[in-house]
Amino acid sequence: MLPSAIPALLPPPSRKAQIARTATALFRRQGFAATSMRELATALGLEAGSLYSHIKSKEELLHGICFELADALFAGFDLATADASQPVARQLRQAIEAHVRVLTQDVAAASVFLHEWRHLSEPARTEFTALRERYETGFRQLIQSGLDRHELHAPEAAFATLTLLASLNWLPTWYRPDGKLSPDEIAHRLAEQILRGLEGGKVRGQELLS
Amino acid sequence: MLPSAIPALLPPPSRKAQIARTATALFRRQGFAATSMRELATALGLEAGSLYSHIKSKEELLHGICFELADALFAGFDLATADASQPVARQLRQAIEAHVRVLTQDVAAASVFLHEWRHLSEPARTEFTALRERYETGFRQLIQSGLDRHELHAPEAAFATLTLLASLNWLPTWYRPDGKLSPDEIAHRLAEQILRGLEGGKVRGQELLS
DNA sequence: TTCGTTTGCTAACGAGCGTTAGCAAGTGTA
DNA sequence: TACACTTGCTAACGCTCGTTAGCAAACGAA
Repeated sequence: MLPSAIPALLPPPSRKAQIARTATALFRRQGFAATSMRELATALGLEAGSLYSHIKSKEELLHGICFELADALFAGFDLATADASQPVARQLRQAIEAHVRVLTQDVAAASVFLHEWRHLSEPARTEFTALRERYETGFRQLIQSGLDRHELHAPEAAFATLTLLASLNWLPTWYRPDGKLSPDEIAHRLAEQILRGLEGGKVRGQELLS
Repeated sequence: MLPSAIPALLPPPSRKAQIARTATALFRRQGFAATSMRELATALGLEAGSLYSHIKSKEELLHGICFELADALFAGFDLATADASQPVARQLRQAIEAHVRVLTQDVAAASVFLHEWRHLSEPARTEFTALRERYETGFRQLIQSGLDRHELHAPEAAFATLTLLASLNWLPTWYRPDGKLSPDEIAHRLAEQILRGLEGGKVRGQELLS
């Protein structure tokens, strides 16, 4: 009676949500194309045909995973950059932390989002890549504004953006929820390391050994 | 007669090599599981069955791509770190540049190497992950030795290694051979940026805005 | 000329794929 | 009691999959 005393606050996930969660885990481990509906059904203790009482198609599952995560990422970014009068470094730090928070909150969904979107069929696929483009542009413009205001330093906003997103998006490949670093610690360290590179003073030339 | 005057130096690629090259491109674009042998055959102007005069199986193709690229990466790393008496920063720079060189030399193979290895079946899959682990350990130990000698500065070698490889391995997602940055320029900038983070002086604490 | 190698075809195999139709049991609501 | 909704089953559909067997043309080396 203890944990079940709050069913109104945490309603049991609908069957459809359970299917989506299991599908996410399988898509992550094996990829979308290599995961069969019969496999998914078995993992849920069902027969393959039964799935179609709850979902329209296999692709609907992928669609939901990809676009829900995109929404979460945009929400985090928009919140982090809502006050454009803040120092760019602060906005950027918050955007980085928000991004890490979304990725670590559901690593499986994040992995699918990052790697399996190519199996969307048109027009969803084009729509998705446009979203990704827009998200990346948000970061690039933020960094560019930091360069314009001389609050950040880098040879080029585009290149800095790519390596920034690289550091963040590689996270799902190694992050383990039971690892020794908490999501917040990871977010903090990543932000620290990235900002050190962008804030650390004038761009240096060729002083390092080559 | 002009370009064909050096056939002995650049022998025409064997049919098997042509198949491998085409397969790499398809595996990259669509993924291993979503690429059919009939599709591959068509791309080569063949019938599906004809492929098996040259290869043993579909997986043999994936195996070749993954392990050949692993070999190339190890060769580059070993060469870069052959002289342990060199400054760590210099070894690290060379290792980074070698890594970038391998990835950019065949982006398609690099993408497959990074994402499709999970479709290897045992025991190749376990063998492959062991190789990846070993490669990563090489970088980690190099960075650790830099910390020990106080030539590099970071809160932790493991974390620095992950973000380093993140920056490098995200490259195949955005690199285009016809882009405005040459492979060498990319390698240089990446090395510069990463080393700036690791060489830039004492580890800073909480001075940045939070 | 003969022989082995390379290269490619057609036809087919057993298996698995996503999906649908039709049916039925259980559950909460009116 | 009656109705609607959720949930799940069985059986099957048309299709594609990786792979194999058997045959044949082309070609360089002996």
